[in-house]
Amino acid sequence: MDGVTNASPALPCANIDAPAAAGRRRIAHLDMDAFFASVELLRYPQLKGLPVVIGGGRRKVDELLLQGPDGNGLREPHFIPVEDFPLLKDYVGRGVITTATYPARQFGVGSAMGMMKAARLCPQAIVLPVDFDEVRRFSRLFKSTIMDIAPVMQDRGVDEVYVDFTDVPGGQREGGRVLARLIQKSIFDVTGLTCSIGVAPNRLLAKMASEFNKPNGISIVYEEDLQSKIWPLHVRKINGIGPKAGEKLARLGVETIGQLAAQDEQWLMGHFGKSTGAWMHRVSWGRDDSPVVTESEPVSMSRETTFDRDLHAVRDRAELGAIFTDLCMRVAEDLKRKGYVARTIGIKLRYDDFKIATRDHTASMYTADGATIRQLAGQCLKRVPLDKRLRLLGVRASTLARLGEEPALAPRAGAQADARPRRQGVGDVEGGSGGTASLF
DNA sequence: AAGCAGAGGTAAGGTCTC
DNA sequence: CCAAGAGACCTTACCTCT
Repeated sequence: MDGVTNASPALPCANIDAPAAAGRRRIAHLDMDAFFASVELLRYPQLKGLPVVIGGGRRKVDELLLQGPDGNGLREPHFIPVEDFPLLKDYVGRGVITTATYPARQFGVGSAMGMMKAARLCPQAIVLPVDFDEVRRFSRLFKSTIMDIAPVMQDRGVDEVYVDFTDVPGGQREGGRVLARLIQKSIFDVTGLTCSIGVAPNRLLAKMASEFNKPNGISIVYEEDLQSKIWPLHVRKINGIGPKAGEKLARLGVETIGQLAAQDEQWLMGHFGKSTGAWMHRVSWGRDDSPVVTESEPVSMSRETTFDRDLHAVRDRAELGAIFTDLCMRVAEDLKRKGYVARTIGIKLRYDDFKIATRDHTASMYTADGATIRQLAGQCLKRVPLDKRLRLLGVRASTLARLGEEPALAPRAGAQADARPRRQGVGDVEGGSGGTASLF
């Protein structure tokens, strides 16, 4: 999370101790309960029990909700009646729900659902924009509360962390329950928010355990609970098995983690590849020795935006060009603000049919300069077909280095990199888009 | 001249997570 | 007709160097 840095530097012993601690390793996964919604409810207690939909993050939603239809500038929640949907559509356009309160969920509204669909399902819902500053404030608050008690903590997004209980005083008592209770209470005292905690021999099981007793629950899992508590679960409960792998497993007749564990490792490797297959086999047996990592370096930084309407490279080139430049500048700002430079600049396009194309280019020098990024990204744009209309444009910086700590670039002979036309153009528009691309 | 093997880099697409 | 944004990581393919 932004601005949340672990107080203690990485403990190199985390790894080294692992064998010695093998038998008593206790890892916790902590998940804030309905975090975004709960943060809003702290501000608007009168919304408790009402269907509330939180989302968007899109500028226009914020405008509407911050100013209100009367433009009074007050940030008050609104009731948006069904007859105002056209108005809503103008504003929420293509936004999605970040989260919804339980009363709203009863109408079938859920995370990542389109705003308009949510409005149709639950017209009486109250819509709130995500207040990211407030969410971040609470994120920092609960994380620092944890670290005051148990310093080995790994960030897993705004509302989730892993904590290594192994060497924390009291971390072993009742399998971790005592420490979990202490953390839970401390977080509630400081923030007024509840969370759910799972404690297990490793991160994999802790993550699943934290879901067992929601909200405001604690769940303790031991190695010997594998058969009774883990194997009956659906494979989708495994962190890392998403919709695609879940579907494929279902087609192969594998629904539960127990069924997955019953499969032959070679057979899994045959269907999912060597590494994924082996991983699936491993996790289905509850095995995971990955350490709780207290600090990590970013791998990439990106900015992307979905347009209010699909844009065409030719017809809307001015608008597109402005957005493109803005994205590049924002990536540059992000790099500078965080003190990084990048060597690889890439773009991402989503066409009106939702197909995605990416291109990137690794330069010979590191940069955090907006104009340079814009120039490199512009080169990438020339290598992508621009005949279809676009709904999203993104700019990404990777191969990062801390400013001033750039690795010396081995001046390898024949350092290719430069504009060598690469195989396959997937219909690379040659002359046709030539004029178009050059406009960027 | 051609071929193989392994390592490491680069590129493109895809999956998953919150 | 509807489907955000940011980031990590994986797979595959291809390239170069040794």
